[in-house]
Amino acid sequence: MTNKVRVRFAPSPTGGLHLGGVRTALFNYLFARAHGGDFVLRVEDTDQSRFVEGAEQYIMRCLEWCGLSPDESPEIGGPFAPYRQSERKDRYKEYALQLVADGHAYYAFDTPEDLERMRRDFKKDEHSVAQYDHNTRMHMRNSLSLPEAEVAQLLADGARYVIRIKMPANETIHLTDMIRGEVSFDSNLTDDKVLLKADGMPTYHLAVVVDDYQMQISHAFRGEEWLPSAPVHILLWQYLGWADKMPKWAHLPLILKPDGNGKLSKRDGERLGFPVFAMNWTDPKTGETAKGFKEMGFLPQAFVNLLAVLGWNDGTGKELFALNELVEKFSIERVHKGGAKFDFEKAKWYNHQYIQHTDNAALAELAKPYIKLNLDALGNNTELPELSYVAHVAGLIKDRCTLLPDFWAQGHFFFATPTTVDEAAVKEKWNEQKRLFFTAWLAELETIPVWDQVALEASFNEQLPNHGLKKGDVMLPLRIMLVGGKYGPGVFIIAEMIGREETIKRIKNMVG
RNA sequence: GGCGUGUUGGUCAAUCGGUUAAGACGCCUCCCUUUCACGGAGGAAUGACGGGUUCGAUUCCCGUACAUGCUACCA
Repeated sequence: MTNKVRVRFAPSPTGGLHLGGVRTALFNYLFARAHGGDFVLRVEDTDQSRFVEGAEQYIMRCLEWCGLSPDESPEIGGPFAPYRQSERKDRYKEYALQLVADGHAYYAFDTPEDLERMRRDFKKDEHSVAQYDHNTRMHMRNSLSLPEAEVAQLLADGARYVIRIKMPANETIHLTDMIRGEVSFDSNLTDDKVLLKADGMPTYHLAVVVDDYQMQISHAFRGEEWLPSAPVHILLWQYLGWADKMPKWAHLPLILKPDGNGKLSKRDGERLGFPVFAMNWTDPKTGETAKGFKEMGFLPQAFVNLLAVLGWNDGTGKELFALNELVEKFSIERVHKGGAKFDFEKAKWYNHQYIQHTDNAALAELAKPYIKLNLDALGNNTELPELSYVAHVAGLIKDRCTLLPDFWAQGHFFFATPTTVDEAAVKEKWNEQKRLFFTAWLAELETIPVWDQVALEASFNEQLPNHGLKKGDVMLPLRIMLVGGKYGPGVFIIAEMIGREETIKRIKNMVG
């Protein structure tokens, strides 16, 4: 079963789950499903200083909301447990030591000050940066530069050390990327990355290789920011003797800021007024909450769809894909090489599309919390009507709703008497003649036998000639009375739905 | 600075050497609608630049420019 497709999403629990993270998870998920493989969630928590309480749970809830639940994870376990790197700590050191024994890595005893001095002393000009590599390592304190006896003594004394990879000289390291094709690197230009930190934890570089090997990962998808360190990982796979088991790589393009340039960040969302996290994230330290797509009123299906087509398309021009269609159509080879700027307007369009394609009963369920919230805020203890009524309303207003909160903004008058009325909209054309018309119609409404939109409109029309008015003269005033503003579905259906008592009340409010 | 990667309208993008260079979002105009939307019909708007290769380049190659990522005992 060594050929089985196994992929992993390996986030670091340092905060909210970013758009790009969800997209990486999505591509992993789609690939796994399409190939009958396993999708594993591995938590990369090797940096204890960046650990954030609750982040891991939060990431799992986000994946759940998106419908991208893993087959194996810290929470549900699996045959390759544990899935938290901090809990696999002991496994990494033996490989690091093996690399040292084989001459592919070495102990380094440098202090942070030593490193700082090296970077300063060896930089060639104002703009260059010196790194720990074949040029500088013999000037540092490590098991390559120090006498053997001194190294042994240092180790025996329990000196703090890290283990660094010894990058070979004059080698070209080749990588075949599923998205980018052949990519190559000069071994002289990449530094001797730390593999095992002084606290005994592995760095990403060691951990990702050991874990991908042990978890039998067949395909590794990650962000483009990892490409420069790929040669280190490839060398590790070779040095550890696992070259034939190395996963196929794919480096995903970045998601960029909508304006200007650069990688999309949490700050951009705040600045431009849209979320960058899947769900609300509250930083446990600062207490600050960053908005999530979920809470802003996105449907998870829409969110997943828009992420899928950010950097990928099926070549036909089709834009709307349900998750199962994505599983069927998605191919990693069609993923773009270049980064894409995130367009929130387009994101909203997707949500609008999904709202249109969701049936009214389901929409009613989705809109309910938002309606309830606003009703409660009004404080006049108005009960939320039964679901069938909400569903009816949803059907009437869904085409003007882009985000879930719009169901209140566009339909509040179905649930409560408008609190603000745009009187200015009718004021200058208002006159006694119109007032008399409404007073007369009001009398009709008291006794009209059938209360439905057809009967109401007929009665309204009949009244017109008696007052020398045209329908257009009084339609807008009626709308303002019932709705409060110049928007919403047909006025007579609104009257039908809110009922006789409420309709009469709202007209009286304005006619007196 | 070095290295890697990338570059089709404002944005997302199709094109696997030959097209009037699709489509979508957004924008504009008109129609529909006695409101607002939805919907419909139109419109403006694109191959960074310079060299090659070729009968023919958006497409292949090289260079330049620009962008972006990395250059941590972070991932």
